[in-house]
Amino acid sequence: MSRREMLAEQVTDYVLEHGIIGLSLRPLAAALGTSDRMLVYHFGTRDALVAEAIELSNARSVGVLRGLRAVRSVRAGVLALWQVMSDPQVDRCQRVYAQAAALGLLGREPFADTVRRSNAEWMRAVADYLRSCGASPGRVQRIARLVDATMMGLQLDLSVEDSDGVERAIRDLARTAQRISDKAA
Amino acid sequence: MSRREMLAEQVTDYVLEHGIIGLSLRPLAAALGTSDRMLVYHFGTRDALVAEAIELSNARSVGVLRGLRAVRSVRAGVLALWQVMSDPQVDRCQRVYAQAAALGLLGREPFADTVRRSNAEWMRAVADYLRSCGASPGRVQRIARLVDATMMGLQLDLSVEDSDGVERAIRDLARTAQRISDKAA
DNA sequence: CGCTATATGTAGTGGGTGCTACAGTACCCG
DNA sequence: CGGGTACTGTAGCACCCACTACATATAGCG
Repeated sequence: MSRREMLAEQVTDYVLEHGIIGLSLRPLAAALGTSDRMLVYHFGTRDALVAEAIELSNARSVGVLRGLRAVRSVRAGVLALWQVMSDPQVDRCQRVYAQAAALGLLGREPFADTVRRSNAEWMRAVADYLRSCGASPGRVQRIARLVDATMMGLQLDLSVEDSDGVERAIRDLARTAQRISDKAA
Repeated sequence: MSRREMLAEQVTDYVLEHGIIGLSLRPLAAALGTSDRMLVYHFGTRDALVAEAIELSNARSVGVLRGLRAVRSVRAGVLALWQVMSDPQVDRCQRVYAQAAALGLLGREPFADTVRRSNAEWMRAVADYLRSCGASPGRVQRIARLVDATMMGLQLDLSVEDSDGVERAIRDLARTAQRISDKAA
C-alpha cells in the first residue's frame, strides 16, 4: 500500500467525520499528522483530493451493501436496506453524497462526473440487491429508484429533526416496493 | 418597505441563484450594487444574513404551495405537488433547503433551528394541501412525510443525472399515497 | 561510492474572508 | 437654524486559504 493510498484512506476517514463542505487542507493535514504541503504533493490539488475521498467513501458504502445477504421478499429487502442505510458507516457515506449533490446542485464544483459515477454505482448495487431478494427483473430499476430516493429524503429529514414518522414511512415504502414487484403497472 | 427589507429580498434572490454554501459578502454585495459594509450594517453578521435568506426562501415556496388550489384526489394532489416542486421558483427554494440540511448534517453551522422551523412550516403546508385534496385527516401526516421525503430525494437525483425514471417514481408515489389514505394500515 | 526517485520541511505569495474604525452625508423633527 | 437618526464610503485589520519555490533528507540500485 503506497503512501498515497494510505493517505487517501485517512483522508476519507476524516471526510466521513467532517464532511466535504468546508474542508480545508491545513486542519485536515494536522489531523492526519502531516502537512498541507504533503497533501498537495500527493494529490495535486485540493479538488482532486476531495473527489478521491468521495469515490472512496462511495466505494465503502457500496462494499457494505454488496456484502448484505439476500432476504426472502422485496419487502424484507427494503427493510434490510434501511438498516444498512442507518448503519453509521453507510449513513456517513450517504451524507457525504448528499453534500456532494448539494454542492453540485448549482454547478459550483467540478465533481459532477465523480458524483454521477458514484451514484450510478450505488444505484446498481441497490438494484442488484433487490433483484437478489426476488424483485421482478423487469421492474427492479423502477423499484430501486423509488426506494433510493425515498430513503435519501428520509435521511435528510432525520438529520433535521428526529422525526418519529420515519419508521412508518419505511414500512409504507417497503409495502409499495413489494406491490410494484408483484403486479403489473 | 425599509431598506433592510429590500436588501433582504435581493439577498434571497441572489441566494436562490447561487446557493448558500460558498456565499461570501463581497461578491454578493457587488451583485446587489452595494458593499459588504452595508450588508454587515443592516444584518449584523454574515450568518444572520444567511439565516434570514433561508427563511425568506422558505416563505416563498410555502407561499406558492399555499396558493395551490385543491384537486379532487390525493393521487392528483401528489402529482400537482410535484409540478409545484418542479416549478423553478420552488425548485430553487428546495435546493437551498437541501444545502442548508447538508450543512446542518454535520452540525457545522448554527442554523439548525432556522432550518428546523422552516421545514416544519413546509411540512405543515404540504399536509394541509393534501388534506384539502381529501386525504384522510388521521393519516395525512404520515402521507405528507412519505411524499415530501420521496420528492426531496428525487429532486436530488434529478440534479445529479437527468434520470427518466423520475416521472414513473412520482406516479408510484401518488398511487401509494392514495392507497394509504383510502384504507387502513 | 554516486545517482535518481520519492518524500518532506520551511517559508512564503497573492488573494479572499468577515468584520471594524472613522469619517462623513442626507434627511427629518424641533 | 440645530441636532439627532439613518445610511454610506474608505481604508484597513487579522486571519485563513490553496498552492509554490527551494532546499533537504532518505532510500534503492548500479
